[in-house]
Amino acid sequence: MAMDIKKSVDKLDIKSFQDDLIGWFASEQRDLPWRKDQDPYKVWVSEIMLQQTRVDTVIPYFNRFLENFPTIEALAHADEEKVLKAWEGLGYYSRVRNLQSAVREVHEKYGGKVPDSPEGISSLKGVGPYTAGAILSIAYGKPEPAVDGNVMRVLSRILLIWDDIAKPSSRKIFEAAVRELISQENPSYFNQALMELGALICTPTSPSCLLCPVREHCQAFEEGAQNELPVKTKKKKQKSILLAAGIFKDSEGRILIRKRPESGLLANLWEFPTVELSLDFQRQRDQLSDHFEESYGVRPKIDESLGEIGHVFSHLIWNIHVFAGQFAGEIDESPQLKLVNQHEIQEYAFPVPYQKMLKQYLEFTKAD
DNA sequence: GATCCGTGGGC
DNA sequence: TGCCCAAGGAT
Repeated sequence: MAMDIKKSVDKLDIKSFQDDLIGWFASEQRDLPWRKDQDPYKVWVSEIMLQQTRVDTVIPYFNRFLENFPTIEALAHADEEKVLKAWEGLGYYSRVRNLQSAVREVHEKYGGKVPDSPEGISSLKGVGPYTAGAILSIAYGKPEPAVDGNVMRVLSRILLIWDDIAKPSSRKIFEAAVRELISQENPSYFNQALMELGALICTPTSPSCLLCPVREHCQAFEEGAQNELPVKTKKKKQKSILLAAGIFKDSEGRILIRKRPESGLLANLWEFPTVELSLDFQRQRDQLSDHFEESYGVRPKIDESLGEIGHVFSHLIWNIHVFAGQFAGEIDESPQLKLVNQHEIQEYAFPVPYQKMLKQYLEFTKAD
């Protein structure tokens, strides 16, 4: 452990800190659906869903997911399309693909029991240092660190740690700190309490220090530095991309949809035929028709422009011009290419920008 | 270590 | 509006 951190830890009355923190959590914790028991599977699902995702967003997804896939066995045997559909709109879709892959491994190699060792749990797809520690401590009561953004923010203030928490290397400093501070009697509550405190009291901006159960242990509060911590460098701006997408019907009124590649952005989700537009070529309809014809051997007729849709990703901005049209002739369906009617289309998982497009299209056709 | 990978909400 | 975020992990 780094010397400067050690000095801060030595200033803490660790036992008193643990008691105040855990006591607060015991009485003030939120009633959340994944806190009803310590089923390792439910803890696991909740932790994956909660990665970079707000609690309020996760709650309905968690409840629905557990209704559809209540056990390891159920998820292991579930149809991938249905699993992806259950994740639709949650984002970071590789999470659910990794989750099902890992669940199948647990089902086959571990007899359906989630591993309870750091090595076993960490070897599973999609389970990194945070999630491993969270499952081990919450489901199995093991004294392992579970360092997320909350924990780094809270401890940077408690211990006056000035390292940049945006740097991956900083996480090790906080893990070392947690190993010094964690309650051996109740590591589950200790870890959850740090995160709950970060979510409810020790917030990124304007922390509620006057309500804080560990205020008297906080070195940032003592120095009046709570608003200067944590140190976090900002990320750079996203790049913009211009796209054209088309909702095309065949002579029977079925819409052509296609599956996105199995890696990369929005992997394995469905979309309407889409092409990236070159900036020096303004004939968007022609570029879209060319793309469609090159891909499927049939030239579509574009009837309407449905306007523009903007969508902001973490690292990318899409501006999509949306068109509607039709095509004559046969296109062979495949696992990656489907012709679906408006009823069937609800069975397929679409990213949010394509959901918006479909909504616009249905409103447009209804007005006809 | 830097980049990729979603989404919706808050200010 | 634009930026920051929210219980990270894979490459």
